[in-house]
Amino acid sequence: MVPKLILIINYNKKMNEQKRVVGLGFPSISTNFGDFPIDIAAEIGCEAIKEFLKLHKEFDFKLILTEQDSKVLNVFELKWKEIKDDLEDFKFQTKKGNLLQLKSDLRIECRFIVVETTWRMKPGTNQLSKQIFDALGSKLHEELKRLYPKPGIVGEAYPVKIPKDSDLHKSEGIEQIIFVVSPNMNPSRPDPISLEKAKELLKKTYDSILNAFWELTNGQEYRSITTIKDNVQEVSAFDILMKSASKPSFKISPESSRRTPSKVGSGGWNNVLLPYCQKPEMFPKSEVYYYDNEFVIIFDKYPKAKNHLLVIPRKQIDNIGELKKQNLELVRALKEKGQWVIEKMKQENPKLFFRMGFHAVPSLRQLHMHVISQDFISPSLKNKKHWNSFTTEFFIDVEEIERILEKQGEVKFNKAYYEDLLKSPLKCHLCDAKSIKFIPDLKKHLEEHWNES
DNA sequence: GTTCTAGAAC
DNA sequence: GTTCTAGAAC
Repeated sequence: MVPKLILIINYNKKMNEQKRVVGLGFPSISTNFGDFPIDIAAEIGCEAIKEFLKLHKEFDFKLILTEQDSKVLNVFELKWKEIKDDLEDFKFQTKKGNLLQLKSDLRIECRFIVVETTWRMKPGTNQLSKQIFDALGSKLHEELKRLYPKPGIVGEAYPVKIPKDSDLHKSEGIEQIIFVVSPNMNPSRPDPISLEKAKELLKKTYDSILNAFWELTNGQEYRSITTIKDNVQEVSAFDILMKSASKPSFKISPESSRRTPSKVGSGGWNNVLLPYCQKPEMFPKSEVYYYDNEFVIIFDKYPKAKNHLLVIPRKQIDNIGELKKQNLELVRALKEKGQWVIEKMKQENPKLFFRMGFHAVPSLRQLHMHVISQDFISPSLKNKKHWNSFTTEFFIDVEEIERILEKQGEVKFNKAYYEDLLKSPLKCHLCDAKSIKFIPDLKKHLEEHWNES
């Protein structure tokens, strides 16, 4: 009898490659000065954290709850153990200590920390914020006032960059502070609210914090993370309309949420579109314009024109290179959704006209169709690559993809050829006579076209 | 995809 | 002084 072979599998070392984990340090929100009951706060906090970590599973985030009071930490820890499921332990930890000395005291580096403040965002409203303003001087207050001149709203997050030459940055590795206006139930402080109301707002506060953290870790500039839309009437009517348009048959396959080995180092910036497909409902209306079971339509984070959206199938498809003849129906459905959104946009600004299509060599994973107005007036349009990616052959109309699929059954491009196109000299897409050398001149030229139209 | 930086080119 | 370019880092 032949002895059984024992195979020793050598796991590729790359699987364990060091990745830079991004940290967020935060206190237990509302339980210090807001009089919010700790057990309920822990439940709300842990649930929000769990939702966030599950949604962004492929990212190595570590969320560090830091408090001086071990009692609070214990309550959170117990709650977390109860609900954490299969989430890795390092992703959420509780630490006894000072949020501003995580690195020097505990060797934990958090590039972002959360500090509670009041609606006035005044310095020194609590001990932690006092320490921060002591450390950073009046500059931080000025910066806060500059960025957020309006009063803070309860439940919202307000990130601020801190100076690179400050001790907090140099010795503690803190890059940004996310100020939050947290709900208050303390009757000795102004405007205490009921537990019911506070519960709702605490959840919103955690969501805002995590949303801000998510945006900041993807190379965003800081800005107020607003989730409020005051016209509730309009939103709900819109939702109803959307629901009736959706088809209930489609389910996301479990594979679509599997961990994808990131081609790039840490963070996985090229995967940023995936969470929108997995859980579009988690994102504010300012990011997700529409979703149903099959598609998500989001606002491009760096719009290259007055209107720039992405229509994305929720089913996992990396790029146009994966499309086969049997995907023709999907491409046509993308086009239809695109046409629908163009109509919507035109209702608000009839001057606009649009193109919809794909980049020949996209940077981001997950098939996405650009729907972009042809004014190209936007501060995010900054360089030649941006311009050429929408105005040369590099941009492929959806109809062209349709034709290629019909004829050839697949879409295969010469990558080098298309990448070279991005270096072409600047040329106006409307009047071919004029040759323009510099981006600032092009932008002025585009403004003229817009004003004439 | 973006930001940041340094150096070159204008 | 301004703008572009290219590369690294995220």
